[in-house]
Amino acid sequence: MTERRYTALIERLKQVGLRPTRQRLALAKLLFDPSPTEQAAPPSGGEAGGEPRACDRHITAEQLHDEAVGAGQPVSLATVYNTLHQFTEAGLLREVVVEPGRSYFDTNVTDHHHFFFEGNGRLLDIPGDQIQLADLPSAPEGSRIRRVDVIVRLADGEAD
Amino acid sequence: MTERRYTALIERLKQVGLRPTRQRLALAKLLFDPSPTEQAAPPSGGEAGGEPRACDRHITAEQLHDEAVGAGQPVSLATVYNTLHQFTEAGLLREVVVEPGRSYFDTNVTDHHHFFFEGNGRLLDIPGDQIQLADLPSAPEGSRIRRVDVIVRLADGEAD
DNA sequence: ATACTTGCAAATCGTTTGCAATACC
DNA sequence: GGTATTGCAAACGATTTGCAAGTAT
Repeated sequence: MTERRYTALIERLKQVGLRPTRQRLALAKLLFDPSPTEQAAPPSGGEAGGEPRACDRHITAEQLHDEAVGAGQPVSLATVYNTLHQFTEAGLLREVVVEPGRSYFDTNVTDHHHFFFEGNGRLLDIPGDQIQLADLPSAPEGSRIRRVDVIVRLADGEAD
Repeated sequence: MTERRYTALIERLKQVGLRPTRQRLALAKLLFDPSPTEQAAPPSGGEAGGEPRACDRHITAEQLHDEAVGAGQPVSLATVYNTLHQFTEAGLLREVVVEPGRSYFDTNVTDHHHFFFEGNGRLLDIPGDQIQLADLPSAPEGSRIRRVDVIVRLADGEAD
């Protein structure tokens, strides 16, 4: 019966040429669909919401794997890696590299930047229009700019 | 006799509280001192030099290790890693993270940014004053901005 | 003399791969 | 049925660690 909720996700996968397998759907749901499936619904109410955007997640393969297993949707870690890369190539995700050793995957694929909390390794989106990049030097001969990443690295402690 | 050339490097290490050991000096020389020690001097002449800055290097631990060995200054890879991190903590180097899996170390510790050639994994400095960051959002409560990294990712191919 | 450094080899971590079993169209 | 996908376990590359032997002050 919960099947019906997946139709949108199924469409989305098909559109990018990926077969909507059980594991891809489970991962897509965790990534793109904020509402829980059969876990206890988290109490709503806090969140003085500004933007109504579904939910921007910054997640590692390991974290997503844990979530899937925890949600009763066992998926092998190898498949999580495969899927994350396939989603990224398909433009459903964006890979964010801020720390040596591990990659984050961002469900927000619009033009934007990041705060990075070095203390706890958490990422926070900065809307693209909230940073103005002036005087960007032109790309060197024979290359083109594919993307500009701005990472504002934060440490604990107040002001200066 | 070549000993005399190291006095400046020795001072530099002492100033940051690191004993000037043989291996740290060898690595410091490779990193900070452009002129070769006893290898055939590379033909000068090309380089239509704009700024006279010694030499900005973007190097991985593995690369530096190879250079040291190749220069007849064998240093263990573990020591290269230790040293790179010590130099970084001491403010002599800056770690640059652009690719999952490996870290680059930048001898330029002034305020600046980077071009990153995704094709060949090479980095190129962008002087700090060549990019204007306007409207930087303020750091979230309880944190302070430690650094802002701008990475201009380049792909092969001309313009758009 | 003593504390700091080094090098080795093993351990660790995140990630990738080969390949047989399995699921989708 | 045929191809795409999965899962496992092994392989991998970069980096780190423990610890005995060596070195700077």
